[in-house]
Amino acid sequence: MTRVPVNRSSAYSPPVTASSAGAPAFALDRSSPVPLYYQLAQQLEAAIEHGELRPGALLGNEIELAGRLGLSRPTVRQAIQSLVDKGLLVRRRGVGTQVVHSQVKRPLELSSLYDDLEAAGQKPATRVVSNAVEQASAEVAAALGIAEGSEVHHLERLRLSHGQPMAFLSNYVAVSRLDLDTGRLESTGLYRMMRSAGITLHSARQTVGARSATPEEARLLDEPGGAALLTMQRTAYDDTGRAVEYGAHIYRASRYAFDFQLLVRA
Amino acid sequence: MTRVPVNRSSAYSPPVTASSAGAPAFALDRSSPVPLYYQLAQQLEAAIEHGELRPGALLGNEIELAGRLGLSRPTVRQAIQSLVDKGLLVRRRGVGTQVVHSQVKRPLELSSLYDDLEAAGQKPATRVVSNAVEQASAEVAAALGIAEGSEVHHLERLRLSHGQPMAFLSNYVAVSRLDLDTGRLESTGLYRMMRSAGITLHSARQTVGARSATPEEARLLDEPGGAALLTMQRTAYDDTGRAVEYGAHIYRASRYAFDFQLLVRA
DNA sequence: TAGTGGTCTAGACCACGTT
DNA sequence: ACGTGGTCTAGACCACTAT
Repeated sequence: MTRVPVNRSSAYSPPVTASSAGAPAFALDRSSPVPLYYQLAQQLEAAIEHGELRPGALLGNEIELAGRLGLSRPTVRQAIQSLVDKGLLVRRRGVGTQVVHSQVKRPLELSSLYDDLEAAGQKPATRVVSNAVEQASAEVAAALGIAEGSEVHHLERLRLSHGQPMAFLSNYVAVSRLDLDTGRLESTGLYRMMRSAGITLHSARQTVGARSATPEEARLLDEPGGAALLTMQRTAYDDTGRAVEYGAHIYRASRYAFDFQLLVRA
Repeated sequence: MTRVPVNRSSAYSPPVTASSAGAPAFALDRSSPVPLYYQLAQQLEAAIEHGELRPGALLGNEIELAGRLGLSRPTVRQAIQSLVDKGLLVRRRGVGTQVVHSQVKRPLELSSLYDDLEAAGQKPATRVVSNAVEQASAEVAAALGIAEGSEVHHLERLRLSHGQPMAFLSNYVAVSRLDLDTGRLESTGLYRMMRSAGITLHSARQTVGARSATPEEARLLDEPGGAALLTMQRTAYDDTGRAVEYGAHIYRASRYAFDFQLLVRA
């Protein structure tokens, strides 16, 4: 699931408000470009978030809900399904659809993907150590699916938090995919530059490991010699499946951990 | 997306085979209990897997596909959507639906969730170190959402691979949720016991970090003193959002890494 | 302008869980 | 037996992209 809004444009009746038996009211605007199923999903999510729909609460069956809202059942189902996919609702045959029993809340934060890319500019919390065009090493070329020796941007940054170093980030982007002007990079951020170049991130593959710090790394991150470091290699792909960015990062394990959520499939 | 099959049961026409212009053929069986959209999704996935549908290949528009297969468009869309969600296909308005440009392949493997639980029995690769009922510590109680001091099963296992220790796994399950008989546990596995107790895993929250090994841990895992270890804490939830299992594990960083895929939402 | 996916409707029958 | 979600149909109109 998870698609974007954008569409619709009619001019029928004014906003419809529906309510029943203490259940929250939903206001759907058919003149809005936001899809009806998306409007409903957002309002359901807000109701859950604000505690109007408590964990375990039943939503009422889909047919009745559809009738109350003046929507068709498939549209209501689409809204519900998107929240089921987010882990906020559960469907049970013969029982109904209910709000998940608290817990789990905040879905995965994409760990540090956006974070790393968004901050590629000169944010106070990030110091750009170097930004140059190099020839791709075998490792980088393989990760980006390009020929060894191709030109790539190599961006090295030190991530700070509260004045303390947190991580050392090393990113690679093929020049052929995006020409990174240093000036714009520092003011705009890598992620925004990708977007405006028509590249939409779609997925990323990450490997998280650990190892002991080399003396140089220990010095850079202000850790004692041989301290445990978290390592992360990530390749990000656009929506056609082509590699966009590769990063090989190290984090101070004493101050950093990856936190994420898995949804069980099927 | 991602639901389970199971349903349907009619007895109309025999299997339908459709094909056109070199595109792969799909055989749909309306008498099968497997949903039509699911049959189609599986066959599309197989065609991609086997290279019959190459990266970048267009699927043909949905209306025509539906007509060719004798399905309605929503059904075809449902099949396609499930593969889009898996990251195998991309839709573009005005263009069509195409196979993702290679890469990315194997979606997330749920890292070691199933792996850890499945192997909870006496698999040759796993040695049960201890299995006892204890009173929940504050950490465990908080993770499982139960009262401190409640009875929990505590299972400790050493994970081996090729005769070498790989990880030390420490799991907790509330007695009130599942009464673990040691004998059955070793022969059946934790995951299967949960399933037969009506518990279906739904999601899990994980934190991955690193630290240096204590002398005892180093000895246990056959690592040099102070070696870097990967740590992982995981809480697994059932489909009502209640915590089912909590684990605090350590892995030899020299031999183990977490590999997973992120899908960008929206 | 033509073609494609995105959204929506108003029904239908079936399978599963609860009662 | 009944109620709920699961699946499916046969259309419709709209929005975006490319030519």
